[in-house]
Amino acid sequence: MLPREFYARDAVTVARELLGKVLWHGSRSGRIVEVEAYLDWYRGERDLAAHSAAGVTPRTRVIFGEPGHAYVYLSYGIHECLNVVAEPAGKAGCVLIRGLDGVCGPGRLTKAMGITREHYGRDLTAGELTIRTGMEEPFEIEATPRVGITKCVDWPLRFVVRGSAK
DNA sequence: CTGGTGATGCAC
DNA sequence: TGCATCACCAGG
Repeated sequence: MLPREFYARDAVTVARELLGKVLWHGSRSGRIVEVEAYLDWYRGERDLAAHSAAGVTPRTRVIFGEPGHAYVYLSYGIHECLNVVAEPAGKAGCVLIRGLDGVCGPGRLTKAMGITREHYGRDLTAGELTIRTGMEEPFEIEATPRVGITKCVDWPLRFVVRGSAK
């Protein structure tokens, strides 16, 4: 089980190190192969693509809280997307889990794993929804721009396991 | 490639 | 009250 300290670091480090880890929900599991980091600041500029850039709202509240919890939001009124809260409490930062082995897309991922907004704020270090270390084989990390955003479009904050399905 | 879907939060 | 948004699918 990944401990709280794993998540209490900068979102880019957490994002990169989440690759190869295994997301568990009950008896369902999947190896994480694609993630995106959403930050407070990046190289002196505010990350306006992050939901937390709008400040604390009922939706974004958890992003500013204790690391290692789930931020689940509804995308375009249809798809639920799973994020992991990073950074020490009080600082915004999260990692969007975009793909598992064999499951491409954040909306399809939550559907396949049975994750919904009911899991908003859930502690990922205990309970039925967790992230654990798996059988990690060596892999290379590829960094690319994030998908589907209109601001900060060129920042290399999407990380994928090289060779995994796109 | 285009449009429909339809919750949420903020600008107006 | 309107509109842009960290997708996805169906249909042509």
